[in-house]
Amino acid sequence: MSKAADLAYERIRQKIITGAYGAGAHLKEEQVAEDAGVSRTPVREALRRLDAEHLVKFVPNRGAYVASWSTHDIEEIFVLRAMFEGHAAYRAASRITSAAIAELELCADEIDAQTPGQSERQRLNILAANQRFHGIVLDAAHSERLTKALAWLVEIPIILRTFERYSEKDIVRSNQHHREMIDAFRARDARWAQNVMDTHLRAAFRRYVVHGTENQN
Amino acid sequence: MSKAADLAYERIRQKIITGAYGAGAHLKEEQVAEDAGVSRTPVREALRRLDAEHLVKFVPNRGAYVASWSTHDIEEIFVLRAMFEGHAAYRAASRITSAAIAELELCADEIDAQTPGQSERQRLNILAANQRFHGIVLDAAHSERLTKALAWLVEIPIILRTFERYSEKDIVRSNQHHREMIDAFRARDARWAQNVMDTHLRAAFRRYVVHGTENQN
DNA sequence: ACGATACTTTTTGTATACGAGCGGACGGCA
DNA sequence: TGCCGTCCGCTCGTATACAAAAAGTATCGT
Repeated sequence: MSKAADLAYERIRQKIITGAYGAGAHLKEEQVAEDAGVSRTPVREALRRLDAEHLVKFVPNRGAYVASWSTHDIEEIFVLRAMFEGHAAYRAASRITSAAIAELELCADEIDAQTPGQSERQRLNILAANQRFHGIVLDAAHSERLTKALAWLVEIPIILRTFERYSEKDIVRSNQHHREMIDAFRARDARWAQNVMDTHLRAAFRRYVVHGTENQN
Repeated sequence: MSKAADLAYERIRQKIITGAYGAGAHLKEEQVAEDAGVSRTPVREALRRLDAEHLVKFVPNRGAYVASWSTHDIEEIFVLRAMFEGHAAYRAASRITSAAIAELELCADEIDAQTPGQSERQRLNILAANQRFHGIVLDAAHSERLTKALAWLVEIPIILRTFERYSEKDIVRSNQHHREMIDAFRARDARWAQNVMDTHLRAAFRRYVVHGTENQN
């Protein structure tokens, strides 16, 4: 796509994900434009796109605010994700190639390898491998629309840094789900894959809630 | 939202739905701007929104084209819709008010009343009542995100004028599904409601395909 | 001292003007 | 005659300038 608009889009997105723009912050077009080194026009375009992805919220004559989510919202998001990705896993079971399955296995291996210990570097590696895993499943579903519809749902947990709340035990369990899903794919058992994915995501939400109410308020 | 941008948005949307802008047509910003009586800036915004809703497709340095769908795309859309709306019906079963159920019944009555005969006026009334029915179910699900995620899926069949392909018998069957869904809601049986909705939409797709291959080509 | 109102400031929304990229047409060359 | 390169025109992409709307502030009246 266009140059400046994309640049603005990426910058804003990064700043939201890293937390530089906190939840609820008022994104003033001029200021953001200066940050990205472009004019207001491409910034507006970028904000529109982010609005479509639900990362920011537009208020009619007041501009864009970075989105914030209640626990209720987050449950909604996880349930939708479970449904979507469950469906993706179902479709993937009959379509996935053995090459893709091998890749999934690499992801699971990577996660296992990085699991002992809690360094920031390791957490990021695990997060990346996890994203790859889910990405591969989604691709294997061969449903472009599903992929697009899902994109924004997948990113929100990342923004919320849910992974920061996971203990070593949580990660081990999570990766056991991954392994089981691989088995289900090998068996071409769509319902099995679907159910594992559903379980996987519901468990993730549960961990989020439990650790959340412990640490936060 | 803003005035001119919304106006442009509505105008373009209408022209796409009514077919004034045919599938694959190149929407030139200047021309569209003239049509709507505003400048290019709000038009660009409107096009961006429509892009997010998958009604138009952006090509990097060439602008917006109205989207077109293959039969395969349409199947994908119907399957996703069945999943989504099925889920909505599931949620609605435990949340819907008796007032809303009464409204559903009015929609079903309206459809029955308009069914005998094939006048354009009647078709439009049936279409409207059908939309209302599905809208009420969606609202009753009380899931804002679900509603938004679904919006673009629901509209595509309307744009494709799938309803024009339905025979009187199809409509009768369709409305029987509506009645059964109402029963499921009254019984607060979530799975029942979900399955009826799923059936309802799969049948709709099937009718589309059958009548399509008969009439077209 | 408190509230309301008018004015100023800030920020968004819209229009227009300018620059860049792409495609098509024309002309030159083999 | 057929192919390739260059040039021109069309449309998009970006910047800037201007108008409108809302928030904040100070002043006036009660």
